[in-house]
Formats: sequence, structure tokens, C-alpha cells
Amino acid sequence: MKTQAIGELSRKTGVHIETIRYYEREGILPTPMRSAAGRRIYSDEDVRRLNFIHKCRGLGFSLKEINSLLSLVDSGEFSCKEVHELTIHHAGQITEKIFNLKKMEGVLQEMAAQCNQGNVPKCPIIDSLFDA
Amino acid sequence: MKTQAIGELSRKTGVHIETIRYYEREGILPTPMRSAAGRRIYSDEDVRRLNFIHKCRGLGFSLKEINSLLSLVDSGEFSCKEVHELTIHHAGQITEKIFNLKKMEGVLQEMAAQCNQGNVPKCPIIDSLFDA
DNA sequence: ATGTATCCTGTAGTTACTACAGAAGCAAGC
DNA sequence: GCTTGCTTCTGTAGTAACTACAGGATACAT
Repeated sequence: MKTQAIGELSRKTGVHIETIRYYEREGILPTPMRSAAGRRIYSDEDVRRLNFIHKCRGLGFSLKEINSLLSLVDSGEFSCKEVHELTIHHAGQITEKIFNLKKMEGVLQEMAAQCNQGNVPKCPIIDSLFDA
Repeated sequence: MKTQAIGELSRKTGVHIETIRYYEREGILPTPMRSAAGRRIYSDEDVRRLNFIHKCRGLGFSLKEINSLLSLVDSGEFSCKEVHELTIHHAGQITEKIFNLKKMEGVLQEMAAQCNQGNVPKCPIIDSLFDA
């Protein structure tokens, strides 16, 4: 499939139509082509870009941060210094997020396992998580 | 240290004072003790709870989702069925988040490595990430 | 040609903060 | 005891990132 309307883009990505138009207003999505009647037309490139944005949002990145990541791609012009600063900054964030998520994952699995054995869990979530 | 004022809680957790009061209004943090003059007094338990909330927010969980996690702990009363539903739901989310973050991590490191070798990177961020 | 679904713009509401304003409390030094 | 500076208080208003209509035009299947 080559192009699509906003509804299909929404279905493919799981992003609400209103949110897609909001991203366009905010300059995070490029202003798309329009049909003769003025309807937005999207390419598969837009699907990929919106998927990227959507998942980044779900991982706690702000639109501003996402823009700074996307700007690496959008501008043909960027220096290695800029790339380095951004990647190092974001890579640090990402590593920390992974670390915290793994901790959460472990505790939740432990709780579920305790429950399987018929024990009411003591729920040490807060105690064992994120003490510092 | 046994108890502390809101400013110190803020410094320890990195959460703005206004946000702490906001969490109290929203019922995510319990209403704290007050000094004779009416100032909020927090325990180390509050520090841990706020750290937990803060990191969850940074990982893309909504306050509603965080509440559902915390309610597992807050109520002495919960059934194994409830625990299971919540943990399985959240564990799935968490696993997916980790998966996506690892993908991002890999691509960013590759970009930085390319730059180290003096090449201007082709920046395949969007192409290689999140195609589906 | 007619009904149903989709799209348009525009505005208003929601969530999760964030930033004051203005008043009162606390702590240290003179 | 009084001043100076910092912290906290309540309350309100502003911002970021959506989300939900309203009211009207367009597409398309029967």
C-alpha cells in the first residue's frame, strides 16, 4: 500500500486522529499532502515516523526530546559533535530506564509466583524497589 | 534521619515542591502529619514512595497506573486474582518497554560508533526502529 | 440519491504538572 | 528583641500533551 488517509494511519499506529493533527500543528509530523478535497494523505514513511514518536512517548520521553532525536535524522546537516552529545545524553537516559524497568519486572514476577503457590504476597514492592 | 520538611523531600527525590503538593491533592501521596505551625512533615517511607512514583512517571506510566500498582501495597486486602491481573498486565507493558528501549540503545550506540570513525552517520534511526 | 462512514476546522475540556503571588513561620546574627 | 533571609503555606493561573465534541463537507456503497 502506497498512501493512506488519517483514519488508516491512526489504525496502524494506535494514535488517535486528533493526536495526529495535534502533532502536525506542533511540527513533530510534517504537513502532509492533501487530496483535491483537502484531506490529508500519508505515506508509509509517516507510519514509521509516527510509530517511533508513539513508542518514545510511551517510554517517558517528552515531545521536545523526541524532536531532538528526530532532528538528527531530519537535517542533512549535523556535526559529529552534535550527534555525540545527543546520543550520549539519550543513551544514559535509556540505560537508566531499562535498569528501573528490569527491577520492576523482577518484583512483579516474584509477586505473581508467590500468588501461584497460594500465599498472599507480602507485597514488598516499595521496600525492594527504588530505595535510593 | 527520621522526619523532614517538604523542601528536603524535594531535594532527596528530585520532585518539585509544587508537584509533591499536587500528588497529595490527587491522593497519590498520603496526607502527611503537620507541625504545630501547619507545615508538612514527611518520613523516610514517604521518600521511598515518592521515588517510586517519580521513576514510574519517567518510564511512561500514568498516575492512574501507578495508583493501581500502589494499591496492591496500600490495601492489606487483595485477592490473588487481582494481583495476578495487575501484575500480568503491567509485566507485559514493562517487557515491551524494555524491548523498545534496547532497540533504541543499540541504534544510538551504533550512531556514536560510526561518528567515532569519522564518518557522518546515515542516521538510520527511523528506518531501523519501530517499523511495525 | 441516500444513508453511513470518514474527514475537515475549531474550540473546549482533561491530565499532569509548573510558576507565581502574597502571607506567615523559622533560624542566625547583631 | 529585631532584622534578614530562607522556607513553607494556600490559592490561582499558566503550560504540555493530549482528548472530546460540534457542526459541516466529502466519499462511497447500495
